Amino acid sequence: MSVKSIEKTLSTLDFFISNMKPGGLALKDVCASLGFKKSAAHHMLATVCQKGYLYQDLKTKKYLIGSKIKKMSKLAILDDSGFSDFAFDQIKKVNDETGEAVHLAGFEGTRLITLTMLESKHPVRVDHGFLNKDHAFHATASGKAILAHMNLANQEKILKKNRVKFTEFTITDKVTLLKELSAIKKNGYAIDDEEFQEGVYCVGCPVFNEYHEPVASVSCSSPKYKIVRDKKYLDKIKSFTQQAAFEISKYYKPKKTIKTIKKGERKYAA
Amino acid sequence: MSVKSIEKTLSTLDFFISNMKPGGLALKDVCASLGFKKSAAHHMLATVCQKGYLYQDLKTKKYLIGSKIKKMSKLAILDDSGFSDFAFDQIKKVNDETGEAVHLAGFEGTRLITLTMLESKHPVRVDHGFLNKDHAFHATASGKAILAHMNLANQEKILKKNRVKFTEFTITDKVTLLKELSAIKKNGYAIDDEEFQEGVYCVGCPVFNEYHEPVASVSCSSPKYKIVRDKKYLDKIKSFTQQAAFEISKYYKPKKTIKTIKKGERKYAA
DNA sequence: ACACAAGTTTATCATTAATAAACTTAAATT
DNA sequence: AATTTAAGTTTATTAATGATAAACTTGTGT
Repeated sequence: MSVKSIEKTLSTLDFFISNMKPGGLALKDVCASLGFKKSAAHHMLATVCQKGYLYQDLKTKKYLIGSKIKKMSKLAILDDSGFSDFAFDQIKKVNDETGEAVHLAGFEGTRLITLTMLESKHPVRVDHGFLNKDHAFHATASGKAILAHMNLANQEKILKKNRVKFTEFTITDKVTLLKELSAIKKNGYAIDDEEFQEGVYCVGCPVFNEYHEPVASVSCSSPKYKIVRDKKYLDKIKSFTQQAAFEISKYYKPKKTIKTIKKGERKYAA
Repeated sequence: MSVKSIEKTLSTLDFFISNMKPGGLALKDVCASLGFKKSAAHHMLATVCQKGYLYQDLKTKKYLIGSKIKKMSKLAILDDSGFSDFAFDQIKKVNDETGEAVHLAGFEGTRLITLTMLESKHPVRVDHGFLNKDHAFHATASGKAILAHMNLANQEKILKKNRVKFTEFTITDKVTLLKELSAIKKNGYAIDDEEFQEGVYCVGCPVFNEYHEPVASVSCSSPKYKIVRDKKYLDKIKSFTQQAAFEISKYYKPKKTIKTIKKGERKYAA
């Protein structure tokens, strides 16, 4: 069950983050875009303003991003930007060598998250901007690369929430997926053959922490026709991706004594 | 009127931002701290997670700050951090010369916001950490310095929402306040004589934008006994504060043609 | 000065969110 | 390994709350 008024409110905050204009957003703009009645939207926004997440310009009455949100960021960002920073050079290398789009993905609960991405440098390219992979754990090379190395309990939880059919090639059958994951674990890399976007082929490799738990993945996307045309091209992509993931795993330096670590207290436990 | 479920949700986000622990926060911790029933809190948190503002660790079930919040920050921060950066050196100078706590304040709607602060260097000091001045527009030197230079319409709006009696010296009578503001405007600086915190005396000076609208203020706080003991001390504080506010106003370079600017389209309009 | 558009407030009603109790899962203790 | 306890999750019910519509206010443009 979900609480509708909260959903609406957070969707509204999303809208502000993505659609902010210099002078702020008017009540009617919010209503028009999100389909709210003006009195309801007004009550909602008044509450959000009261909490300091937004505020209203005294003269224009337009709504602007409040200090709460700005402060949130500072506190929230600091904790794990270290990893993305560490990984950047490796991601960059894959991007430079292949010219293709490269993604660094992580996850939060059952959700796949894009941490960093570099766009393709080729004239003909998959232009997916900051495409949302939140619910594509099962349908992307980055997602499957991570998923394959998780324990069954977590695989089950994730697959339970991620089974959307994105293209005609998306694998949605659980048994087939689990077999696929088993193969991926053996191979050390995952393939997405048009399972998330038509015409797009990806290779993904897992990044492990010091306990050998999968915590992230590097993936490289190419238009499929290039893969079909030239067999060697896939090998090239695969090797750079694999190498990057391997190097990034070094961020998590192995501990000397494994046995003293308590369950549930691991830094990046899945 | 305010929407209660939204209030609770945003208070919960506040709580996460301020009280985050390494492994995340458990449902029971949230309930214990905020006084929620566990089933209600669960429904709420499930919704918040669904929107990606928080997420639940798969193994420990504890709640952590989600990527949405992290991304928010990046987008929201960029727009006006320039001003605080520009002002920093001036604030620092006041802090160095007086050794007292110095604040740079701005506002959002009817709310007074602390943008930057530097702590006192004296052994006996007012230690107010990151004290919340949100509703102290009428009771602080920083607030009154800004308020004094606003037009009557905005003064009215702000005073309507800010009349809390913080100490026995807080001025809450509207007529008295308006007189006080008028004097402040003439003097060019505002005094807070234990109106917000007992024993604390502050001087505040306004920062103006290119249209000579008040957009911020610099304030310097001292234990009152120092001011009483040594008359010259106040003059010293006053002159450094005034100078800093004057210099910071230069951030807003004057435009050549004032008459072409449309109403309501000003960059930092109040 | 007037009309219009946008925002705000109010009181009412139907929906929704809070509740409590039952259930599940997992960890701790014997 | 079995039992106990604690935490989290789900469900059905009830009472409170949020959505609504209509009246009102404010301010802008003609």
